[in-house]
Amino acid sequence: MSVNLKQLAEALGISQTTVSRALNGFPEVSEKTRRKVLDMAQQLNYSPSPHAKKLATGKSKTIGHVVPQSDHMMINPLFSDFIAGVGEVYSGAGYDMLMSIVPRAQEENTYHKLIASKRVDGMMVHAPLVNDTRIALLQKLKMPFVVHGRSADDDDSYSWLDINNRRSFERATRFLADLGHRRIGLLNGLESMTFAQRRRMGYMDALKEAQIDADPQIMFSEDMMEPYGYRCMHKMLALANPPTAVLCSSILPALGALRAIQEAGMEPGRDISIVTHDDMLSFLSNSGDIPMFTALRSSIKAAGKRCAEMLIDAIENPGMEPSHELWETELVIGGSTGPARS
Amino acid sequence: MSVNLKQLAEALGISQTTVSRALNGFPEVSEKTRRKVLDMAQQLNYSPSPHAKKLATGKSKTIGHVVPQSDHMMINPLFSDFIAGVGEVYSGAGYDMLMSIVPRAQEENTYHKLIASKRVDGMMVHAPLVNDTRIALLQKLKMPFVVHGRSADDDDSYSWLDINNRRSFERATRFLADLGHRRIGLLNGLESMTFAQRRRMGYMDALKEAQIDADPQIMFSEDMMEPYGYRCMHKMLALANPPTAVLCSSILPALGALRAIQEAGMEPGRDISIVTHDDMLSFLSNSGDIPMFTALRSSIKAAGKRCAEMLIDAIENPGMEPSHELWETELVIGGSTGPARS
DNA sequence: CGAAAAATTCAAAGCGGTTTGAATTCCAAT
DNA sequence: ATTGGAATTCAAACCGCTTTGAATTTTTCG
Repeated sequence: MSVNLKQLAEALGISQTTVSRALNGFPEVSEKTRRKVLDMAQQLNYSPSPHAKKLATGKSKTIGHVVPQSDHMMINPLFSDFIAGVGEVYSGAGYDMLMSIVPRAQEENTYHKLIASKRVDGMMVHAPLVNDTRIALLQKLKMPFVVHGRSADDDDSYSWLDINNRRSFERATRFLADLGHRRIGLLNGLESMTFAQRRRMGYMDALKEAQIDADPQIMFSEDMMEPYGYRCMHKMLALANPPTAVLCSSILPALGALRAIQEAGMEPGRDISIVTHDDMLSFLSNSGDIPMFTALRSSIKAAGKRCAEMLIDAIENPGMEPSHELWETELVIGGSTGPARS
Repeated sequence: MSVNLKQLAEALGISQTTVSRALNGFPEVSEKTRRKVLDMAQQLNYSPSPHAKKLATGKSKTIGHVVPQSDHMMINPLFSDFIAGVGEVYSGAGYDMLMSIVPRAQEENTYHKLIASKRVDGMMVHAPLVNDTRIALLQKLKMPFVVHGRSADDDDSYSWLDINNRRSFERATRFLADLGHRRIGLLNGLESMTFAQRRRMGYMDALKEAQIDADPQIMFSEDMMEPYGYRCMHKMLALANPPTAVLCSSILPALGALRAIQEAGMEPGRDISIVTHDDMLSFLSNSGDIPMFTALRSSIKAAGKRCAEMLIDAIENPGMEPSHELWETELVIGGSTGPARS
């Protein structure tokens, strides 16, 4: 059914060395032999054993993703869209994706093991924390990696791809302020993640510029899930002085907020405005001529693709300088915003 | 930092053979030597090379998942919860998860390659189709696998875990009929998948029993996404004779339907009833004292865990009979259902 | 034509484990 | 003290590929 290198070499009456080199495109093998080898390989249905190859070369053609279990990430649908993007690129480039789902406590150990055992040639880092130990660890172990997001602002010693969260939220907040809103709520993500911190900064920047005082009563920070949006919106609507607009960190809490709003008999875009960050989750499309939500849009799947490209680049060109990409989001006007009612 | 078997053997002044056997728990090594070996291994921080091991044994301790890209599955958040469950079990049992995201056209070829190259010891099959070629393929190649779902009803020649979709939907439909509803809409999943077919049968069974004629105008079958629920609900509400209740195949379209209902100024549970299948997606919890939706509930993450256990069992005990589990769903009464208004 | 240079090809030594078949060691029984 | 068998241990082959260093063939050119 399928032969190994030795058999292939014997069938050709040529040494294994030459066959191996012919197959791997080494220059010192004559075109004539290479043709013969390639033909015979095809004919005998030769396929190299990845295990043997890994053992011999030390390279695994595999990229690792370690996901802390019971964290709110795997759990998070953003993750699957990101993985979808990443995975397409990997398999296009002949890389395997190794996914480890481990308890938080074993996370660091898992990195060590994956690397020590040479099971991976590179790692993708998700959802960086404010002071993320994974980055230091990977740098110490000299393992190529790319971070989706950034840890500290000024640290360019590793490769990352991020969106301009601060500018994005500043822009959205200003957009609302320009519409006349003076009470703007914030349903942010977990502020232990750097992206959420930056978003809040952008929000604060814009408030300050518009000379609006921030009010902790209408600022929240939690995991970006639907019920969170519902619960907090509900709470805000019960205030003596409810917001006339809210800014959401993801379309999930936005849906929750929408539910609370509609339940209260209010109409979004007229009675209250919503702007949300939109990761373009494939199962929750916010599109159409007039999208349901006014949104800051940036495809998380596209980010996944680009991260994968960057990582493969780094793996295949060791010694390369780290690269960085800061993507701007697009502000799409949808049906959920309108002027403040006076 | 870390040694290999040879170095470990040398340090002990013992042959590699014995060291290997001591480490792998063979009976023919004396307890005294085993202790010494284990201690020294610990001390020298020995960790076996998985590549070498794979090459020597032919086993990979890896389980493969191939996900067709641009299919609506990766895309589907159900998938990530399932993977979360599966992944926990894998890493607990020392297995790696290999995930391949490939174009539909390369799917079959990917199975062949993964198996021929011995990169995986078993495969998990997602979302079986009505006549699924993957199953036949895996059987032919004698690769252990478990199907999440079932293909044909009467085929017990492979291992699967499924929920009783037919009974579940029959029960829900009857529940609505018992509440006096005579016009019950169906927002089903894609009926090229077997689970959706079974759900529809259950629905039809109950309608028949209640002597209600099925009406194609209020029966839909699409990918289970939010906008789908919204769109179809909107359409149904515009009918001269709109349904008084709907049955949804997932909480995502249920959310969409809810949005349409609220937008129409109606109140769920009073003006119109919704029952939905609930996979207990971790980011969309439908819980609380009175859950938002009346739901047929079955944790997809728990299913993932069990599937993983079954698969590992099958891998480690070759020649085992295939096993099957048919889970019943739980009917949880939430706030979205009430008697039909007359 | 012959020697030096260049282009190919090769045998053998890894990579780091497992496993076979033979060689030792140990111990009870003669 | 022998001896035979059970209990341990070992050297070497093997898994399938890459790569080094030497050998061979081909080409180039005085």
